[in-house]
Amino acid sequence: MEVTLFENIRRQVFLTEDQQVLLENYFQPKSLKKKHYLLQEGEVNLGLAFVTSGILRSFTIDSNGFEHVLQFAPADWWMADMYSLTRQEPARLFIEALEPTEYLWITKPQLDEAFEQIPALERHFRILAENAVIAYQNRIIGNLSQPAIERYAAFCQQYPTLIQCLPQKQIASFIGVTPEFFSKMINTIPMH
Amino acid sequence: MEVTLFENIRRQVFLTEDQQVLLENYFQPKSLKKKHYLLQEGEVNLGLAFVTSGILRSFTIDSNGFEHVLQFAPADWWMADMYSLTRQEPARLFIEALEPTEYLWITKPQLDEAFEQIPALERHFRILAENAVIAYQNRIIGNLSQPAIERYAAFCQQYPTLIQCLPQKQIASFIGVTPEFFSKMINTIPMH
DNA sequence: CATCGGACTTAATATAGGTTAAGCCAGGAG
DNA sequence: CTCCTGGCTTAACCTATATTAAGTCCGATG
Repeated sequence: MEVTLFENIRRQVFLTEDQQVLLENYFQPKSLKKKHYLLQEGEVNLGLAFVTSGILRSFTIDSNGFEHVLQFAPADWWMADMYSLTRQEPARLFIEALEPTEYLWITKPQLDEAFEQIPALERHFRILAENAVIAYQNRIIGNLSQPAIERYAAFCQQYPTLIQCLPQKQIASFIGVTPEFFSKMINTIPMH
Repeated sequence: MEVTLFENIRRQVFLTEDQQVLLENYFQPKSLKKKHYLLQEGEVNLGLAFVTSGILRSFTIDSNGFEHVLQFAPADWWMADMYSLTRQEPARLFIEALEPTEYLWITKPQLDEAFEQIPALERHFRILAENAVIAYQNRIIGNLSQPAIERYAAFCQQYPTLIQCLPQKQIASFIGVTPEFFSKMINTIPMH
């Protein structure tokens, strides 16, 4: 198993050798080809993915057929449709590989069991969820208070490595503008 | 102590008598007059509030002096600047009482200690944080894909009791439009 | 009781960003 | 090698929402 999963967890909590062995058995390595789906709207999201290489993105398609990116998940990120995963209801999100992607997969029953057996894991996920709340709050504030160009600048600052491997239209969709406007915006010369 | 705190927690996890007594001692009842602040931008958010009556709201003020509401917290809701609370850094949010408000207060060190002593509490907050993530994701998707009138309809559906006690300008700020546009929008006749 | 400020409304005007449409270019599939 | 698809650009035009500015109403305050 890739070392990065434990690195991810150790950033927040301590795991004993025994707990690591236990946890390792819960996860199963999987992979996805580019443009293939980990989840489609309407399916139930049966587990949680930890990306070890490649990039996933989650998005919705609105009533007019337009996509809206909710999240990118490069290596070291977790990805799921949290609504569908926690409630075991049909997903509202699509999760798709933007690149060939490898990930570790844990099913919901296994995750629940792991929380019982490894309290430190529950703490890890509490902290991750709290951090996610903070990040989404920031994004909402940004969407409400900043023009597109500033949201783009904030995105560049926050995810400097992602800008280089994402096509523009994905970034446009994440910050909430059309590809056409995005193109105009970044080509409208802040000259030097 | 109000019974609603334990109701809130019991909705997710089981607490023994002993744990309830222990927990009860961590919380301290406090109150705020209308228009008074629980937290102002720049201060460090030293604890977490559980509202027992009244309404709190958290908001930012942007560089042009406009307010943007992040969250309302009526009775049975938790409220903090999560960024400031978890990192003990200066807050970016204001938290203000929209009505005379009573709440139970737990400081950050006490909360951390309570997590150590009561693992079920940690689970409760993991689940709360997950639910918050889901709610914020929905809000982001809505902001990206729906016009203001539909965001308002969604707000009415999700918080039917709040509509009746909030001034319009607060709702306008939450869904992300100016009070002027909000007024025009709801008075532009969907007649019957 | 008078006044003051704050919430709401209305309306004229302004603008960020969307829509439509067309063309260009590069890379993957055959 | 060629073709086609998808990503990017440009440009003309359009619309949802913002801005500015008055004016009304009402509840709080001196």
